[in-house]
Amino acid sequence: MARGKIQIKRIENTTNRQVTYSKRRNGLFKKANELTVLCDAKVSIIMFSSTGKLHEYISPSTSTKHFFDQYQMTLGVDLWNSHYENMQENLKKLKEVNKNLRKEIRQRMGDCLIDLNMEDLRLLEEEMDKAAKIVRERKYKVITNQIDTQRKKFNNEKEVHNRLLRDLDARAEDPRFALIENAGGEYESVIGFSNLGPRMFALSLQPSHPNAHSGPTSDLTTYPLLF
Amino acid sequence: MARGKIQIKRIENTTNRQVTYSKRRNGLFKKANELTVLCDAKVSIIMFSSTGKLHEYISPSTSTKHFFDQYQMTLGVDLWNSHYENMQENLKKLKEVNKNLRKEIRQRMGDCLIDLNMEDLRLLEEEMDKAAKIVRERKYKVITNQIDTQRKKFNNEKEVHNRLLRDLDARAEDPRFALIENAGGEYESVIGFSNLGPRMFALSLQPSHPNAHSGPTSDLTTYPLLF
DNA sequence: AACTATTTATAAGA
DNA sequence: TTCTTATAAATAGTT
Repeated sequence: MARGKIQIKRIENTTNRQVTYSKRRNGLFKKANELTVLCDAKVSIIMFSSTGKLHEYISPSTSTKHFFDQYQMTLGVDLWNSHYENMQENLKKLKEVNKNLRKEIRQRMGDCLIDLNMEDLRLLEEEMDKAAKIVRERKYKVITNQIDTQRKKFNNEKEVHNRLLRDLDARAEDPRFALIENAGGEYESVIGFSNLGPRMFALSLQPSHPNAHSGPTSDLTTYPLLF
Repeated sequence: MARGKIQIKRIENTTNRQVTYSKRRNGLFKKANELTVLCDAKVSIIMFSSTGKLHEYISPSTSTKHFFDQYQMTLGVDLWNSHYENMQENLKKLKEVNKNLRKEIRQRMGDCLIDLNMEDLRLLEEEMDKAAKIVRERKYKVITNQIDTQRKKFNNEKEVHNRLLRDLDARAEDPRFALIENAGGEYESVIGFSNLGPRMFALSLQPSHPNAHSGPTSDLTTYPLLF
C-alpha cells in the first residue's frame, strides 16, 4: 500500500514476510483498539505467526477466558462439552460399577439378599462355601508355616543352649574353673535362663492380640462414596 | 479518516456508532485475511458489539476450537482446567475405590489371599462363615415360602375340584337331567369327563403320598429339594 | 449502499 | 529494528 501495490499472496522472502507480519500485526491491533474505543465493542485477536509465535490483542477491561466463555455462551455451544460429557459419562459408569461392587460385597456378607432368587442364593452359598474352604486352607497353611518357622527357631536356640550347657558342664568339671564358679556364682543365672527362655517363647506364639491388623472386613466403611 | 479527522473516543450517536462498527469490522477482517495470506499466519478475531452481537474472523483451514487449544498449549495454561480438576480427582478416587472393592470381592472368593496375614485370614473366615450361614437361612426361608405358596395353590384347586364333583353328583341325581340323558345320549360323555378329569387332576396335584394336609415340616420331605 | 475527500497504513528503501 | 516517504487503502461524512 505504498511505494507500489502488492498482490495479496504469500510473501516468499522470509525476512520480508516477518517484517510485514510485524508491521501489519501492529496495524491490526491498532485498528482493533480504535474499534474498541469508538464503538464500545470488545475485541479479541489471537494470532500465530508462521513460526508458531503467539500474539494477542484483547480489549481492555476483559480477559481471554471471559471472552471464550462469552463466545461459547453466545453461540450456545460448548466447544469443550464433548470432553466434559465424556468425563461425566465415565464418572457415572464408575459410580454404577462401584454401587454394584458394594452390593456384591454386601451379599457376600449376608446383606441385601432380598433381591436374590433361589438359584442366586444357591450359587452364592456354594461359591461362599468353596471360598471359605480356600480361606481356611490358606489360614492353615499360614499357621503351619509360622509354626514351622518357630519350631526351626526354637530348635536352633535349643541347640545353641545345649551347646552352652555342655560347655558349662565341661567347665564345671574342669578344675581350672572351680575357683571362678564359686567366686562369681554365674552358673545359677545361666541355668535360670535356660529354663525360662523356651517357655516364654511358647507363650508368645499364641495369638494373644486378635486385632493387631485391620482386616479386609473394614474396607466397606473405609471407602467413601464420592457423590 | 477521511472528510475530517476524528478523535479516537466513543461515538455517542448510536446509528453512527453502529455504522462505524460495521465498516471498521469489515476493514479489520479484511486486514486479518491479508495478514493470513501474506505472512502465512493464523488469525482469530472475535468481537462483541456494544449491543452484544458476536462477529468472528478465523483464518481458513483452522477452527476456533483448535485456536483455543493451541492458545492454551502455547501459553502452557489450561483456562478450563479448574472445571475439570475436581472431576478428574473424583474419577481417580473412584477408580482406586473400585480397585479395592474388586480386591475385597476376590478375597471373599478365595483369591488374592497372599496379602492377608493370619489375623486377616481368621477374621475373613469367621465373617464368611457367618455370612454363609445367613445366606443358607435366607435360602431356606425362600424355599419355605415357595412351598407355602404351592400348598395354598393346591388346597385352593382341590376345593374347586371338590365343588365341581359335588355339582356333578347333584346333577346326576336330578331327574331334570335324566331327560337329556335319554334324548341325546350326552350324559355318557359328561360322566366320562367327570370320571376322567378329576383323576387326571389328582394325579398331577397329589404330592406322591396321601396326607397332603400335613404341616410344612412334612412338606419339606414331600417336595424334592431343587439343589 | 455508494461516493469521495482525506486520513491512515504500509512497502520499500535507508 | 526503526525511520522515512511515496503511495495504496481505509474510511468519515455525505448523498
